Amino acid sequence: MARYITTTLPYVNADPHIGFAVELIQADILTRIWRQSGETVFFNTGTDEHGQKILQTSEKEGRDIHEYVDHFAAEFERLNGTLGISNSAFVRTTNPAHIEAAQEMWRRCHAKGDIYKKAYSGLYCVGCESFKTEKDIEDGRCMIHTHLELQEIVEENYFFRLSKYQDAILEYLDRPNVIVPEWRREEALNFVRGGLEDFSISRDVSKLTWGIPVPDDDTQVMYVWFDALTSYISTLGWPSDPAGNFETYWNEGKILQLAGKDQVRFQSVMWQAMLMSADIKNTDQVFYHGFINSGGQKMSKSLGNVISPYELVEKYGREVTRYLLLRHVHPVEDSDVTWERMDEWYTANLVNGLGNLVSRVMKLAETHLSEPVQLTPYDTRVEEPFIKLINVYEFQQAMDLVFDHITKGDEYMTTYEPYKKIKDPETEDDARTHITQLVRHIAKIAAHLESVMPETSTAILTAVRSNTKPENLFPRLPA
RNA sequence: AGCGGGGUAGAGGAGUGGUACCUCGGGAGGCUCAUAACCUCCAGACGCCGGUUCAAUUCCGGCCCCCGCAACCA
Repeated sequence: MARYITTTLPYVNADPHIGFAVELIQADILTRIWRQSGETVFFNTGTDEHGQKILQTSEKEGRDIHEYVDHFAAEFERLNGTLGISNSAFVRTTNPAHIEAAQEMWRRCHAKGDIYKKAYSGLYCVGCESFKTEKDIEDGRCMIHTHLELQEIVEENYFFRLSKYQDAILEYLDRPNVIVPEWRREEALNFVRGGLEDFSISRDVSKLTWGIPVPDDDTQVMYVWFDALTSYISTLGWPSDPAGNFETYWNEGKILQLAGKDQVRFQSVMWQAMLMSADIKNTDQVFYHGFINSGGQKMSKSLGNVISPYELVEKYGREVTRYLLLRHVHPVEDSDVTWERMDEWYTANLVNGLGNLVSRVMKLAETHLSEPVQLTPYDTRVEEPFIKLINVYEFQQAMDLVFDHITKGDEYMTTYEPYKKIKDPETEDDARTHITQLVRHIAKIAAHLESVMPETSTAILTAVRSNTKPENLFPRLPA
């Protein structure tokens, strides 16, 4: 079966966040597992590059806007390489093809009667150049620009008739697996039952200049939704579909989206309503992951507790970063990571665990076996329970399964003492049998790690096939 | 106000209607193939109060704390 998987598109206004790295890695592991089992997978990610905030930042830095977003897009694309992400496409919302798709999406919803213009009034802060809602206001003033009067501004914007889709969305959310975890589906249902209001989908061109023009109205520019969300299908070539990817992966394939837990109303409500309006098939499933905190607090620049994915890769390398973010970050709950704990996990599980086991086994094999152990198909087959756990996003449990085998290997070594038996001619053959078993055992472990740590997996299998003890797979951290 | 999540050994985390698991840390042994690694044993925990049940940490209700969200800010 064909499968489509996409991450959300990060807004390029800031450096890549560790939370997004988790999303990429989860998507990548799923993709690799599926590809291993012979499925064809289209794995999309990319960047969301429009918006006044981005334009302002570029101007503040005195940079050309195009050059500015190119820079950030390149930065995010580099992250994929850095993390070893096997994505099929990288969509940018500034791509001409995407811009056309967003406009076509708009036209279709408009033709359906789901887009209308209405006056919108709000308190506008000249300092922020944006409308303020109640919680941004203190003593009648914007909290950031307390010296400026807020202005009551009335402007016309386009709205999307979300309210019309209330029942249809409830029906959609009634399908058991459209949202994982299940309790977020309840959350979404509650939200929708509370009543859906139409939402504004454009801004006056005087307020928002860096965005996709609204078709047939040059006074208005699309505000985020039709722009960003449409990228999930524009990346497949929708609407013209020159390569047939939209047909294969969206219409005929199974559609999975990954997103952060705050995205429920956008991905599972607004976007789904937009798809309904445009008569396009809905997303089959959205998986919502949790957030990552550090030291019990949200990561923030002011607290100085931000851990960037690049720092992780710099310290531990790509493979270990993938391991850490997959095994020690809860799939759906919020998690807390600190450098101290990551060091601990690295040393305990990879240095002392996996790395050491491979060393001790391969040293014995290299010394006492005259030729490489012949691996059977069983030895390198990934077991069903592991695949099942990955498919239901139980990444930690899947990894626990693999790491149990590392402990088992160490126990086996202690129980049968091949290093001792090999010295006695009486038990020498016995010892060789045990060593062979151990070699096959680490090959099995390596096979299971292929999707998570592809290079490590290969290194172990290469060692096994050449019957040589490899260099230390995981160097000890400096004291 | 409301909605959602959580409170598990000294620390950080999994998990489950019936011997509660992992990592670090503490104590006592063992081993020497290995990256001063590995193995064994010991001490130590399910926020509080009710209910359902033969049996609850796990299900239900209440309470107390913590944390998010609260609509166009991951």
